[in-house]
Amino acid sequence: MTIKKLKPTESELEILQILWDKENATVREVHEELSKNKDSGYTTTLKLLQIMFEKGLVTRDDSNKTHIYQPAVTRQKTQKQFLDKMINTLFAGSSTQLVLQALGNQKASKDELDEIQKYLDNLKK
Amino acid sequence: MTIKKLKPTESELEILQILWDKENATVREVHEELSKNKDSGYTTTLKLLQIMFEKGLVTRDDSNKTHIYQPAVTRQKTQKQFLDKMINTLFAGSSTQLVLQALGNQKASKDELDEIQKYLDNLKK
DNA sequence: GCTAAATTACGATTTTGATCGTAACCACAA
DNA sequence: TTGTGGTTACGATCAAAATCGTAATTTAGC
Repeated sequence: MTIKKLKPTESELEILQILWDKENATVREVHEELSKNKDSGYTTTLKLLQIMFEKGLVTRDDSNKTHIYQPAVTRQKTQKQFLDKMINTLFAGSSTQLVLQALGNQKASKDELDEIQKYLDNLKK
Repeated sequence: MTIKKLKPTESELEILQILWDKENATVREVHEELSKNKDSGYTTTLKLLQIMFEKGLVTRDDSNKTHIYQPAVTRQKTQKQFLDKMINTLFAGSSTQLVLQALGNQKASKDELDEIQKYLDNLKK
C-alpha cells in the first residue's frame, strides 16, 4: 500500500474543487466552470485532467466517447495534507497559531463561533 | 502604493522563515540553516536571496562585502495571504471549516485550547 | 457508408522555479 | 606582490507545470 504523496498543483486543486462539488463531470463541464475564473483553452483542461488521471488524482469512466471524471482523493484528506504543510512551513509547527490567525483574519458569524466553541469544549472533554 | 501581490514560492518561504526567526542574516547563515533540512549548494541559496531581493521580499545591507538580508514582508501578512488563499481554494471560502479541520487534525495541548477558548470568548463579546 | 461536430490523444512550446558552475571581486596575510 | 578563502554576480541548465495546436477518433445524422 504505497501511499502516494502526490501533492496536487494549484491548477489541479481548482479542478478538484469543481469535481468535489459536482461529484463528477465531463471535461467540458469542468472547462466551463474553470472559464469563469480564468481563460485557458479547452485542450488545456483536457490535458490537465489526463495528467491527473495518470497521477491517480481522479478516476474516469471512458466507456462512452465522452469521458466522465471523478475525484479519487477526498476533500478532507487533501485539506489535511495542505493544512499540515502550511502549519509546518508558515506557522512553525503550531496549529494553534494557525487557528488564532484564521479566527482573527476572517469574520465569522455568531453561529460559526458557537460551532467552534462547541467543538472546543468537546476536545477539552 | 500598490503593494505587489507577490506570492513567495515554497523555497522562498523556507528562507523567509529563517529570516523571521533571526531578524536578519547573511547568505551563509541562511544557507547553514537551510542545510539542516535539504542539501543544495551555497550559490543556490545566494541566488534565491538575490531573486527575493529583486522581488522585494527582502531588503539587504550591502555596505559591507558580506551582505546582510532582512525580511521585507511580515510573517503575519504572509500568513494571512496564504490562509486566505487556502480558505478560498480548499475550504470553499469558509474559514470556520478550516479552523475545525485544523483543530481536528492536530493535537493541541490543554493550554493551547484554553488560549483559543479565551480568544473565542473575546471575539463573541 | 459518408460527413460534420465534438472529443480525445499527443507532441511541442512556453513559463517559472530551482539548481549549479564559473568568473569576478575583495580583504587580508605571508 | 601574490595567493588564499570567502563572497557576490551572472549565465546556463534542469525540471516541473501550464498551455496550446493539430491529428486521430468517435458518434450521430443524413
